[in-house]
This record gives sequence, structure tokens and C-alpha cells, in this order.
Amino acid sequence: MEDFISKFRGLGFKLTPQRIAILTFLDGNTGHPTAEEIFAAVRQEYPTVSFATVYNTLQALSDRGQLTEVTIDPERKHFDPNTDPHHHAMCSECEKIVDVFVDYSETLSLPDTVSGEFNVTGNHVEFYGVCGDCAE
Amino acid sequence: MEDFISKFRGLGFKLTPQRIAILTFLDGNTGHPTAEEIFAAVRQEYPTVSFATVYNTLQALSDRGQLTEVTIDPERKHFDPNTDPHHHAMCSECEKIVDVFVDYSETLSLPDTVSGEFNVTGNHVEFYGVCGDCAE
DNA sequence: GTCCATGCAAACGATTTGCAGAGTT
DNA sequence: AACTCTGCAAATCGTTTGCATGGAC
Repeated sequence: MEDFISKFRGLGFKLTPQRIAILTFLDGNTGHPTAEEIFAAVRQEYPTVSFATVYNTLQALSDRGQLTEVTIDPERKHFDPNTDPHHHAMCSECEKIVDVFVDYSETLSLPDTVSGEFNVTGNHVEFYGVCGDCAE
Repeated sequence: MEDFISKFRGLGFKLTPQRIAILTFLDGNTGHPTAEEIFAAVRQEYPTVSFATVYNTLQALSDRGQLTEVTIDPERKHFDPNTDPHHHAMCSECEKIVDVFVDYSETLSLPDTVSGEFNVTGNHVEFYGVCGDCAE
């Protein structure tokens, strides 16, 4: 978590206490929090933080490739501090998202009709279902 | 398109002219329109249609499984009248979405750690890249 | 000291809702 | 006639922005 902080300084971030709180909450977090959840968590420590700061920081992190926006929940964005390529499974009951660390790129070949008109740079697999907690 | 209309009547829809215009616009549409685009198209024919009617109808169609919401664009929902399972490729420049009709389900096996706690009912593959039009 | 970040509140875009009147069955 | 749908406007939700102050470098 030290190299973690110096890493962001090196990326041109000014490290404010609020940002450190956000980074600390995100570091190693596998829960795919929403902006609201991040806001709530940081607010425990800094009751005056604003949404603006949270959103600004999340966007700055995304812009610098330090954070992935997960577009799997139609209702809101989720954030994933793990920027290694991977996939997700989401529970349709509780909206919980879990990571799927499998590289499917070998098997995900596009049909010629699409590969001809599309220069594909990445892929993301979404699994839908019901998690153990919600299956009673 | 006739069976198409009687089909919706059979599903318990009251068929108003506005709804027929929406259904006609969607029928066979492979462009993955947004609610706004559907609204604009229907407005050509019915200048007084409201967003409420468009959204109500889209939701009614989704609820009855006649329309798929495509959650691939972080900015807004897209709608796909093709409810057969398939996948999508999206251009990161112009947000164009094209269909990918390949069944990957055989190759998309989940690791035990996830399959143990998740009862998966479906999957969706998203491809990202740049379409031919946007590649200059 | 410079410049960027913060916090507040107001703005925004997409979507939803309450309601009275109109239309479909 | 019953009941749903429509259109309007207002409300809501997630997210963004303008701006004056404060803080990191």
C-alpha cells in the first residue's frame, strides 16, 4: 500500500487525504463497489467528502487506466480496481458481481462478417445467474 | 408483420397506433436503437408521442420477453428486438453495435470456484473495437 | 506561489411516475 | 363499460459541472 501511494504520485496525482481514503478502500477490493458505496465508505472517515470528489477521483483513475468501469449492471456503474483483463458473473437477485479469471480470448473468435468490418481490441464475458446466497 | 401484430395482441397488449409505430420500427431492426432514437423515429409519424409512452412500451415489451435490453454502452440502454441469444460488438468511437451470432456457450465454462457459488443461467459476450467507418 | 482538488449546490441526461383524459377491447 | 394507454409535467436517480475556497507540491 506504500508503493501503491507512490505509484499514484508518479502518475501525476496530487494525493489528498480524501484520495488516499478512496485508494485505500479500492486497493484489493474485489466487491465491485458503486460510486455510492465508495462515497459511503470514505464518508465514514471523512464525513465531509462530496460526491464530486469521489466521482472526480474515480474518473481520474479510470482515465489513467488504474480502474475499470464495469458495465454489467443496467442500473449503475461498478468499479473494479483490478485492471487485468478478466470477466464477471452477476447475480440477478442481489446484483452481486464476482470475478471470472479465465482467458477466453482463444475461443472467442468472431465470424468473418464481423471481423471484416470491426477491428476488435478487447472482449468481456458476462455471466448471469443466481448466487448461492440468493438461492435460499 | 401481420402475425407480428396479432402476436402482441395475444400477449395482452392493447394495440394503439403509437405502439404499432414502435413495434413496426423495432421489427427486424438490427440497429440497436436507444429509447431516444425510437422516440425520434415514432415522432416522425406521431408528433405528439411522449417519452412516457415509448418507455412504457419498451418496458412492457421487455417484461414480456419480446425485447432485449443491451447493457454494453455505459451511457444509455440500447434495445434489441432479436431475443434469440447472441452477442454484440460495439465501436468505441461511434457506439455502433453489431450482432454476433455465435454460440460460445460450449467454450465459456466457469471455473469451479465460481460455478460452485453461482447458478449460471446465461452469458453475453461483448467485443470492443473500432468499426470500419471509424477506422477512416 | 502555482495549480489542482475540494465541497457545495445547481445542472444534467436518462428514465420513471402521477394523473386526468382518451382510446382499445 | 371496464380498464389500459396516452401525454403532459413533475419527480427521481445517477452523474457531472461551475465556482470560490483550501491544500498539495
